[in-house]
Amino acid sequence: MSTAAETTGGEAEPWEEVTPDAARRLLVAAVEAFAERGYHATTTRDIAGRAGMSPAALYIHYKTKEELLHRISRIGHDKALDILRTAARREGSAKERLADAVSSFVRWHAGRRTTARVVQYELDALGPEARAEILGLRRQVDAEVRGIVEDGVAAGEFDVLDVQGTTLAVLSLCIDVARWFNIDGPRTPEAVGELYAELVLRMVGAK
Amino acid sequence: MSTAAETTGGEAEPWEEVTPDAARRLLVAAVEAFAERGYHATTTRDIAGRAGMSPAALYIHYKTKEELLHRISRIGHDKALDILRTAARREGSAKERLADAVSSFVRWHAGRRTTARVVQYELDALGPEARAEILGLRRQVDAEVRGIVEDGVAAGEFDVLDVQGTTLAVLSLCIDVARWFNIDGPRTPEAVGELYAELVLRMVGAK
DNA sequence: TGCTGCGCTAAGCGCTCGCTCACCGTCGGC
DNA sequence: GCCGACGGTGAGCGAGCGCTTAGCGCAGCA
Repeated sequence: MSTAAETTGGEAEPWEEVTPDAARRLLVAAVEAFAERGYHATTTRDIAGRAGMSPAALYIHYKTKEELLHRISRIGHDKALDILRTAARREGSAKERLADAVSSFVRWHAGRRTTARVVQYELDALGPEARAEILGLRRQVDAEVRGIVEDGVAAGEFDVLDVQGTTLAVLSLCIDVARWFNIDGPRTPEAVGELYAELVLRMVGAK
Repeated sequence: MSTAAETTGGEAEPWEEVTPDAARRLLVAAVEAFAERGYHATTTRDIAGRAGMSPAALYIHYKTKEELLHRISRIGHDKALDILRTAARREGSAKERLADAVSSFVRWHAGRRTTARVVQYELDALGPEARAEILGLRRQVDAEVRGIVEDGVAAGEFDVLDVQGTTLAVLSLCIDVARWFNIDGPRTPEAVGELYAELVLRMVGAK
């Protein structure tokens, strides 16, 4: 398609910012375990075991199990927001920027599905202050997408009745990819990203 | 809009098929608790407490905590499938039937959000046989929506590149309503249903 | 009135959870 | 060669979990 995505999906090796090495291994193990079973069904023994350590080792690097989730959620939201910002602020028409934003956002949710699942579905397991911090990042995510939609409406490129409602639906569609996407299934993250960009352009009535 | 929904959203008093009364009270309490905190974070003491009973009372009516989730999931999926079937098999064009299906399915996910959350997001907490049974119902849900889309394409009413991918996206969009919808927020279930029907008709390129 | 069946409770069993603590091996600096 | 710092382990604590069991109160009936 002509509005092919140009932003990466954030598929570069992740978690490289987490040091030291043992702390990163524990965090990666926690992401896998939380994504598979959910936060509450995951035990600290399971996380430590996956990282090849004893249960007590976890508490050298993290104060609690919840701090692990908080760190994962924070880094993941930062990455998701970064992907959307890159797409939203590149040059091009609103149509091009929206297609780029959706396809790269979807590629991230599909390609890094384990991380995305934790980031999008385990928010309620956080305590009040941590949850409030993450909700602030979510409002910024919403604002980036809404900004592109508003630009398109203002430029006469889009035909949208309810800007906030449509923005919500677009984000919802992208986020839910983390729930159903199967890495062993027939679709690649790139293919889903392209299909979804096409569908979203139709939703906003792109000319 | 012209293709206004005509199927109810399934808002009638639910769980009336569950008897005796004590079993129903326990089940309703479990739905609320599972929706608020998730299955694994909910204790049997919490469920029994909400129903005004002692922890042991739960085991008179249900063999295990998982049986409660299974019953909720089964009844909820039956109801969701029933809503889609009613819309899919009414008279009218594919466009009318798809708009009806989406708006009533969305109304159910918004209006009965607690039930829908449990039904859609706690599937992994079920054991293998129960999960397999529910997955069978999900395939029927997918088939109903795909059937309408295929009808529309065959009749020349819709313009769809990837029928299975678009069906997946439509269902995903509807289901995710259970995640973000807030009963105290600015939107009514009816309004979201109508907006989503409009967006979905655009996604399928309805003439 | 006495008996029976049943819905329910009080108490608690065995287990696993998140987390702690006393201790240990390794390694750079003097 | 000795020492302190640091990253790690083994054992286990108190708490809370899902679930069980012995027994209680009460409605229905002879």
